[in-house]
Amino acid sequence: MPELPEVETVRRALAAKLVGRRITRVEVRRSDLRLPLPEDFAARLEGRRVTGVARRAKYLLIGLDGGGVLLAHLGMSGRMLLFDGAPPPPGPHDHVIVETDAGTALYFNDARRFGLMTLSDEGKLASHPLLRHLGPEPLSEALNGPALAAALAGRNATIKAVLFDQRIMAGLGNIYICESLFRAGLSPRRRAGTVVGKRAERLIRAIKSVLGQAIAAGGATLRDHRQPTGELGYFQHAFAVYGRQGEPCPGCDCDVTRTGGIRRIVQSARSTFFCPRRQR
DNA sequence: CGGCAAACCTGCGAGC
DNA sequence: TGCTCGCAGGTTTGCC
Repeated sequence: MPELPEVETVRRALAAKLVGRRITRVEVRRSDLRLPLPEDFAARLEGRRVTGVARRAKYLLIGLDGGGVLLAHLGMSGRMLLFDGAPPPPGPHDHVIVETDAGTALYFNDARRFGLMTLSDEGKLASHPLLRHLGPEPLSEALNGPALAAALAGRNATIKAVLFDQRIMAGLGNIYICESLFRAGLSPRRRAGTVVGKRAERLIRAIKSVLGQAIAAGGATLRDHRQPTGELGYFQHAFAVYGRQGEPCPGCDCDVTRTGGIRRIVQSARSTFFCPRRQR
C-alpha cells in the first residue's frame, strides 16, 4: 500500500491510540519478515510507555520511554490495524500483535512480508543503517527548487528512475511519482539532469501539493490499504494518470479515440502512466 | 559509480 | 468453476 501519504495517515492513527499508553503484551507470531525480528523483541517492548509516533520517509518510528524506538516499514502490503474492543482471531498474515493498557490491540499484518519491524535507540536513529542514506523529506521547507535541481544535477537516468531513489528525496513511490510528474508537466522519460530552474521549481511544487492533498484525503486505497481504524483513504479518486491507461487526460481536451488518452509504459520494470501531450 | 533487471513473497483479477 | 498468467504501492542485490 504505502507511500509517504499512506504512512503518514497510519502514523496519525497510531499516535492517537498509542501515545501515553503502556505496552502490556507483545506476541510475535512470525519473525521472518524482510529482516528477522530481534530475539528479544517482545521483551524489550513489554512494560514500555509510548512517548510518540513519528515518521521518516516511509518508516514509522514509535518512541518508547527509556529511549528505545520501534522502527516499522510496511513494504508493499503491510498494514497496521487497531482494535479497541475484542480483536478478531489472528490470521496467517498477522505477524506481530501489540496490546496496551487501554485495551487497544495493534496488529501488524503483511501478506508479502516485504515489511519489517526492528528496535533501535533514539540516539542512534540518524546513523541507523535503514535510515542513514535517506534523502530529505519532500515536505520539508529546506527542499525547494534549487535544492532539488542540485540533487538532480548530472544525473543521466530518467527523472522517473531518479525520483525513485530514496537518497535524492525520501518517501515517493510509483503512484506519487507519476502524479507529480503529471502535475509538473514533465515527461517521465526526461533526463533527470535537465530538470533545472523553473522545471525544478514546478516539480517540487507538484510533489508537495500532491502529497499534501493525499494526506488530507487519508491516503489512497488500492486493493487493501486502509487506515488503522478501518476507514478507507480516498485519494485514488483524485489520481490524474495512475492506473488510468486509455482514459482521457484531465488536462487535455483531445479525442481519446485518436490520441489513446493516458499512456502506460514500463520503466525499470515498473508501470509509468503519463500524458505524452502534456508532459515534456 | 550508474543504470537496469531480478529477487524477495503472496494475493488477486483477468482471461481462457 | 478452476486454472494459469501477469501484475501489484518497496527495497536490495548483483550484474554489466
